Amino acid sequence: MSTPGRGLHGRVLDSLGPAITAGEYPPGSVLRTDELAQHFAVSRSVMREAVRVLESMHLVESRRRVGVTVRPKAAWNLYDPQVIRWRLAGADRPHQLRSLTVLRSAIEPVAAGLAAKHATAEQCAELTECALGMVANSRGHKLEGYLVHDMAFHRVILVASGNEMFARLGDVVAEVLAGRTHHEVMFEDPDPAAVTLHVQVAEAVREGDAARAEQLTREITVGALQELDILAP
Amino acid sequence: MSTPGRGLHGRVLDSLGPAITAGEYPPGSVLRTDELAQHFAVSRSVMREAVRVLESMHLVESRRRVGVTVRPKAAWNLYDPQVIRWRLAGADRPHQLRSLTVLRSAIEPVAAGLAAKHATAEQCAELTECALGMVANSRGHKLEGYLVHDMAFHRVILVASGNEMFARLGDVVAEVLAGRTHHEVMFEDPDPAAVTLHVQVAEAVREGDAARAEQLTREITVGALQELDILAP
DNA sequence: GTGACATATAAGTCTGACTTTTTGGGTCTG
DNA sequence: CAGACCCAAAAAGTCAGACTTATATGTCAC
Repeated sequence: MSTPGRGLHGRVLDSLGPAITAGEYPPGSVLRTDELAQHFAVSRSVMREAVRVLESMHLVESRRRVGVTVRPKAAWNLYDPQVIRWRLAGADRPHQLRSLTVLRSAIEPVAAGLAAKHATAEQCAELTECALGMVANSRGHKLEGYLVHDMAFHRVILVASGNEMFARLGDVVAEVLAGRTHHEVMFEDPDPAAVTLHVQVAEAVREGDAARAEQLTREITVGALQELDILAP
Repeated sequence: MSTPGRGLHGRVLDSLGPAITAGEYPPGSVLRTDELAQHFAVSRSVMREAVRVLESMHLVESRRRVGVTVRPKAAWNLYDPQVIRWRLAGADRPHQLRSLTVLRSAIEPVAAGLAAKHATAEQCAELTECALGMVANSRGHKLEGYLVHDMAFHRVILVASGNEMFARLGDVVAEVLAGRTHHEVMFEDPDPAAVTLHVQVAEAVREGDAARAEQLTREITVGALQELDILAP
């Protein structure tokens, strides 16, 4: 997927990051740079670079005379794509997927409303193309093809919103959608109602109908919440 | 505010980070580790650690035989609190503040709705206390006191939502609120209507009325958008 | 008990030598 | 002239070792 093993320090991170985010080292645990370097069979300089990165993600804190202490989850940079990936690969994947789906349900409707106002002709075309791709793959065990167009659809919406913060969530949404298809309960074929909603959102955006685009997208996200039994009855 | 100068590499970052996020080095610019180390009068190891951190924020990419190239803004980790702070300190502060306010307008109403369902008795008490604090500081040039309670109020809402992703936006919202008070147009005293809305949100959350909490918070964020002339007329 | 002081510890820093990857160019060949 | 191929330079990457600095903690006098 991303960039595995871009140097020695990267491989150390691929090992330490998931371990920490999985709670293998409980908050307050103290690690020593030297010991870690030995354990991973790398030099201290490499180990230090890895620790610096973990520190920039607020996963750990390095203090003199103390060592490298693991910080509580409340301090972690949960929006760091790397951290998201590590956590999605770990044990609390379901919990993580729920949090992100709720986040989606807040963001995407607003983004769709903005997209209806700001989308370029080109983006509208892309959107329609994605929706058609979803329709074409909505029947007959074509989950992978469906997923590709679904991810592209939502990414275009987020980018077309014109808000840089929304646009940056494209990767997160893609992860959630992929996670749902690959690891969670996903019925043989997608819900036809959901497919229709996507087509209608593309329409609404094309016509510049912000309120309708927002409302329709809200229905999509409500469906996503229901799939995970998040909505209270 | 945060942690200034936690070591040499930190001071290098405090200098390089703002420069890059300000666009001082346009995307594609190539930096050399050795030259940078000389320029900042630090050793290569320190410089390398700084570069690693910038790399983890996707601000730059380090490749052999090429150097450290600045990545386009679309790749940046815009949710990294450090990046947010750097950008808020730079030239495009107004633009940044707008993006974040739109983000707030999407998140906070949903968070308030969830808070109405999940808030503990203690959190309800905190919320009421914050609202009262806002009322007490709403008249007579007590902007600083008002700001403190305003920041606390929104932080409690985000945490009480029970969603970890929302909770992590507490710092961002605080930055936005502080920015509005300190650098942007802020009238002598806060809008009385906004103060009332906060009190009502606290009420709604206490009573577990999710729909009302969400709607009232939406009105608050609409006000914030209007202050920045974001809403189309 | 309290405060000043000594000490051990682990991170922080610097330096210099060496390795590895990559790219751009130059050369050879068809 | 085009394409394949090889070489050398360049820059990041890695390592080892010596030294510096901050600081938690224990000790001792008062």
